[in-house]
Amino acid sequence: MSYTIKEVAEMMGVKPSTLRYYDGEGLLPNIKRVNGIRIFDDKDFKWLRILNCLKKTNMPSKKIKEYVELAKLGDETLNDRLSLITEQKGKILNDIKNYHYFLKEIEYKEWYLKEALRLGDEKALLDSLPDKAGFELDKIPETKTKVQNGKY
Amino acid sequence: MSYTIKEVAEMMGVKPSTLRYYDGEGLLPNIKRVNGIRIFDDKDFKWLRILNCLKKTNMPSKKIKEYVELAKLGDETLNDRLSLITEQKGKILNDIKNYHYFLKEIEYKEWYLKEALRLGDEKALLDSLPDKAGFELDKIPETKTKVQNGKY
DNA sequence: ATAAATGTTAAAGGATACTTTAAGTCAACC
DNA sequence: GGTTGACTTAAAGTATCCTTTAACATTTAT
Repeated sequence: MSYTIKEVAEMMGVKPSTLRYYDGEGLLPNIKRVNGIRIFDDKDFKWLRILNCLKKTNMPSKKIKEYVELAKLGDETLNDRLSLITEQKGKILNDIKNYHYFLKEIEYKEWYLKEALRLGDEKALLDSLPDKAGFELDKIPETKTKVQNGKY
Repeated sequence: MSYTIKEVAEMMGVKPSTLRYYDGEGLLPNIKRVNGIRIFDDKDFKWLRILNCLKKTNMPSKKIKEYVELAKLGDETLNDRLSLITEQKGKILNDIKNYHYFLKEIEYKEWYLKEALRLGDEKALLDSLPDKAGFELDKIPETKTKVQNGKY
């Protein structure tokens, strides 16, 4: 099967203009054209899947392009491509870890606000809490990345 | 205890200029000043923790400012503040879910590249694989957010 | 007490990732 | 065969989030 840019965009949850932008950035190698119009086929989808995944986990366009260029060079670059993917996997794992930490913090805040509501005012809650409810800034973990979602 | 902007920036893993920027955006309410110089104390840290958390999970500055403005109004806004936090928790949960999905995809790609390396070339691998190794674009989940890490 | 380090603001600059606009082409329908 | 709708490009515009610069004040160290 083959698809228009609009159909593909819908499937990926992005705008057609986004796909054109990706193409312009060199992130969509070897898209067939008929009369200048892009035609996506099943083989393109394999790459769109992984592209989407890299995009949504915030691999910069620049790095994705690196990957694309390597892939174009063929089997000699399998190792380098693997490195890029493994690195990205590490970032994802790290992001997930961080997210769990952030989630806990937010859940504490949520609990805190609910308690304040139950007691009627925040001051009452503060008075009822031990001096430090287990949260100190210097226990804060380490991160480095960004994460991006949207449709995927 | 009290701290300079530089010390706080280091603790949070951001630059002093970032904190000044946050301040300018109205994200740092009620910071004490001595001769114009910002002095952060333990009470500020409570907010910096949650601010950091909201920032790193990509709550837009605009929305964080909303929260700040609500907090300034006192106990009458506890409910609205709770809504904002609960909404953010939902986004974090969603992001985590998405990340697990992305992780699987990337791990498949990693396996794929390793296999291709083992076999010597990609074509050999493709020939050895069933037609569709369980990955179809139309199974792709749903997202809407961004995630941000860094130090937290 | 003077030099170096650190602080301040306002404004401009940079990075990244799209999105929109304008002008135009092409296939399809009435 | 003309209008509609989807496609095209190039270029400018938008959004978001800082970062850098310049010019100046204050604090700290020698």
